[in-house]
Amino acid sequence: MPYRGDVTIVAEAAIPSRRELNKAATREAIATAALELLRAKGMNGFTADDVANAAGVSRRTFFNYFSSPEAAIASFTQKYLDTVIEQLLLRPRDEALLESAQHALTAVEPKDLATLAETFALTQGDAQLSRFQLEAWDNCSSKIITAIGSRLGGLDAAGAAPGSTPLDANGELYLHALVQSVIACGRAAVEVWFRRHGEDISPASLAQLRELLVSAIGHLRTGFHS
Amino acid sequence: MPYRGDVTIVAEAAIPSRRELNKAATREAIATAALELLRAKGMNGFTADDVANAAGVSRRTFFNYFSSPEAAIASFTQKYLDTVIEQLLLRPRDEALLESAQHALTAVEPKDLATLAETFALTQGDAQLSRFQLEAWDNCSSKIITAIGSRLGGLDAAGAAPGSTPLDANGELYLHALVQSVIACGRAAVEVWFRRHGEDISPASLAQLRELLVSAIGHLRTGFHS
DNA sequence: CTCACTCCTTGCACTCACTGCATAACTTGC
DNA sequence: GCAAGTTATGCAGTGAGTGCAAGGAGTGAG
Repeated sequence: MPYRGDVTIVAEAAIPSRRELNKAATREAIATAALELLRAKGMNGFTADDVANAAGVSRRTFFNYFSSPEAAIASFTQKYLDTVIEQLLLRPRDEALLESAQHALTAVEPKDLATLAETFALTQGDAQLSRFQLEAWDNCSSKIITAIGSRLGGLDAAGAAPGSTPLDANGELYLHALVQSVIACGRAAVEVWFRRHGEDISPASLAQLRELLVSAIGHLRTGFHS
Repeated sequence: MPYRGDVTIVAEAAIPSRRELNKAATREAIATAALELLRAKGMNGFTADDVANAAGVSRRTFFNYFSSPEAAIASFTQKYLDTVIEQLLLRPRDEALLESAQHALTAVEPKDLATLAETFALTQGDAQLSRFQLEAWDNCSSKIITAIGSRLGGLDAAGAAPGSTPLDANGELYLHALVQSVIACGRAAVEVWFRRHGEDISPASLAQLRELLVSAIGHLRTGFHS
């Protein structure tokens, strides 16, 4: 195994420096430590101090990475949703958004889906934790909207329009309503899944979750006519 | 003006006792005090102590009513959404849900819509406050789902089914996806409105907000086909 | 009216989340 | 290996949020 030091290859996504690696590592350590404490003692069963100790960093460092213990937990949901966004942006541009969403939601590692499901289950019962989860889903909406918005027409966020025609009010509403509905259906699927399967994280159960996700978006595609 | 003391009439909604009136009054006082402080100094510009003093109660009493200053602010959004739910449940049962939603969203006092808009505007920029707003919208989803769920078929929440057939997994997903999408479209409308009109709470601006609300739900009705 | 009862308010004390600042440890480019 | 920039940590301070026990106001029966 030659060249163990600074690895050269992998041209993708820029070479992470040691600093960046360290930061990512401690961030990871803190988040997983928080998750394990949550598993073991439930929220309110541990403090920010405990998380810091378990992760092998000082309390102050903990707060350099996360604004609260809840934020550390919610980072897993964030991460899952970020990978979904990645997948979404990889889809062909001319594909219908709802179809892209169906593909993106299911094109993630089973492991990531599992932690999404688990954190969702563990989240039930703690108000503040739930709020952070909601925030994660909402952030996802915003990111997608900005991405799609800048893709077609002027920048969606306040900023100079580069070339094409900026979105009019109707188009903007359409985009926002569509994306937020997609996210809403995603959450609905997870919710229904949890009601049915509780804390069961088995592959079979996760397969059901996938199915629910697809089928929730499917309802959006075919429309609601009750 | 005879009988100024204990008024007898108004058979609707039970006679509120003096205790209940007092509680409602202090709750109201605290909430409005919080809102005024928010208007004047922005979030982070005041403490729970300040709110309590402004409302003429002790700090401890403040926390008897709200778990945090943010919760006090979010109570306005809660209230607005609760009246929407009321309106929604007043609609004929055989009406399509999406149509009911359009009516319910616009059948509220202009004043309430104004405070919804204002608190939304004031909320921008504070993370914790935003989370509480999200929670309010999400609570609204849950309430509607439970209401509709118990209306058709067995209780949606875990509980004994009274008479009719309980919802199967598909029906449950359908219901959740639909309701959460409606709420999502509501939020989307407010968001787009805010982007266009900023802090403008004039009647004309609010009329536009109403229009956006209806038209967002309209998108759900006609379906998304981009 | 008044006495007992219940619920609400308040002050006190305590834990812990979160932040600014100053200092030590570490990375990086030279 | 040295100077510069970053990150980790310790310290101290503010303020959120809670349990507890004492005082006060609304309630109901006699």
